[in-house]
Amino acid sequence: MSERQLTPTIFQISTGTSEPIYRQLIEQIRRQIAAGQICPADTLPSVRDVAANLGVNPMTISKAYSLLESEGILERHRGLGMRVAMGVIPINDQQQRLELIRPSLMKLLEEAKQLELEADQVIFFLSELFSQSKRSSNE
Amino acid sequence: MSERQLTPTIFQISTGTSEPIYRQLIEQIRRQIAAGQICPADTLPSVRDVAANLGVNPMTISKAYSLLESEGILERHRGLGMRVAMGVIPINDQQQRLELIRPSLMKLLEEAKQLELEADQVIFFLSELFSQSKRSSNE
Amino acid sequence: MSERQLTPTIFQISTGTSEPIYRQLIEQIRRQIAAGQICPADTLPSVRDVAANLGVNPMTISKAYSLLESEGILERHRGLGMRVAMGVIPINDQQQRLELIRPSLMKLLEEAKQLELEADQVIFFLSELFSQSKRSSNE
Amino acid sequence: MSERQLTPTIFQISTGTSEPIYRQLIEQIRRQIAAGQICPADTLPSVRDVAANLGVNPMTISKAYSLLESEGILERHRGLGMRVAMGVIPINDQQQRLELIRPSLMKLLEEAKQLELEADQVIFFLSELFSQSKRSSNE
DNA sequence: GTGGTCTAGACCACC
DNA sequence: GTGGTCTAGACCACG
Repeated sequence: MSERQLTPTIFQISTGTSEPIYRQLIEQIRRQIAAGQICPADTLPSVRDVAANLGVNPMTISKAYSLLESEGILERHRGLGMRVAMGVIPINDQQQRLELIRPSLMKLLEEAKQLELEADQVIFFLSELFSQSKRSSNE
Repeated sequence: MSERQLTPTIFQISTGTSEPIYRQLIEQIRRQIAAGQICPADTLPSVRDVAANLGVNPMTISKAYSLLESEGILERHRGLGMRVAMGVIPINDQQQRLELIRPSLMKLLEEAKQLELEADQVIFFLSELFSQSKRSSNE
Repeated sequence: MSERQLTPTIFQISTGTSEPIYRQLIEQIRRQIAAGQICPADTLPSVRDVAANLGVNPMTISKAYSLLESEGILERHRGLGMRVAMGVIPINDQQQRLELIRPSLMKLLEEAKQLELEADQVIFFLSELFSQSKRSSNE
Repeated sequence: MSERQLTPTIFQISTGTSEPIYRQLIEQIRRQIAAGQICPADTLPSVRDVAANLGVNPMTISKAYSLLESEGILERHRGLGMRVAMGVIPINDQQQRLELIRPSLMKLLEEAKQLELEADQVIFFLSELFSQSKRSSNE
């Protein structure tokens, strides 16, 4: 796969959450890199385009990019935008990728416990949601 | 079941999270009420006791209690502490309680999608974590 | 009328009262919104400015704003301050606005009754005070 | 008029208010003395009776009585209850009694101003409420 | 004993 | 610049 210019539409945010926008972006980019959806040498959409697409302040996007740059995940190419660093590699081992959602699963567990929900119920509900999600993406 | 004086140990917080402590408490109390672990007319542990037990500032606890009071979930009984309002009822229907974790499940789904994880994997991982949790609570 | 940045001087508090400062502010803002003096989309003066202007602790102002936010009357615009929610509408009907002081009038009535004051006297006194107030504001 | 044993029903409180109960009682007794409804040498109803009648904690009543005692308005007669001090005299001059509600009127004025209500309207509303009150007490 | 209010000040998060 | 969170401590109000 050769270097690509990614479109602004690859990112989604939810404004209703208390989780800050720049952090939603950072975590999202991390995951998409881990999964190989975003590859080394890809050029990210410009701050301005993403901001316009999401309807947020450009500084918010810039902050997310800058923090990823300071981690060595992105590289600033003057006049050309942000590129994914060559050293960054996707996590091919599914088992390792799975570990990345452990925190979310632990939080879920705690909530289920406090709600006195049965494991079976929660798991069934989750699989239902997975099915729905899959169907709607196939349409 | 008659009114009880609840102990300070019913609440847990996690300091590692970015979620503010007072908000963790609010959500936790909401869930415990929904599950019937905390019942109408129960008296919550005092602000000072909870603060001492969790090692945080009393005002932090007070803020959680006050916000729940302004929502009508708790009632202040002057000089006697906070009580769960009589109008508040547990959610007996498991299906309805299940709905309360839908947001967490949706967030999980989004993350899994971005990580390109298979539904089966995530579900298996979750059920594993459930089993571990159950075992450790049985010890 | 377009959105405005309101000045810190729109609020007054009285320290002589037992009514907490944050509550005085809340009720005052409610009334000024009802009267249309403060409009949807207006930006309130910053917590720090109001605090400096009134000579109180910023947290006291922040508490008032936060509570109004949790009621849906104000909206927090991250990094930009608090704005009056669009859904909030002034009460154009004078009759309805009049209803908002009914509680104060009822309290007055009760006091007058206990003091065995004649209605005429109280009303005359009140109209006198209104006249004085009007004159002093015209100076 | 000779000394009387007053009944517990002479006091009313409103629990919905933020004004503390003991303070409501104090102000009420002050006003009833000023108006001559309660006279020197009258014996107030017992703490226990008032508490039972109002459905509040006896300590609350006791606190109100004690504070009035420390002001010299009431006198504790061992085994016989609280009596209104002989030195206390009603305010016969209506004009002076009128002054006692000035604070409430000033608060009303401020609220009316913030609500941009016309003086005429407020006064008319007040007189209406006076009429209603009079009618209902005549029934 | 209960909770509430306020202060002073530190630090964080967001834009 | 904006508001939010938390702390430590004082003091008040209520029962």
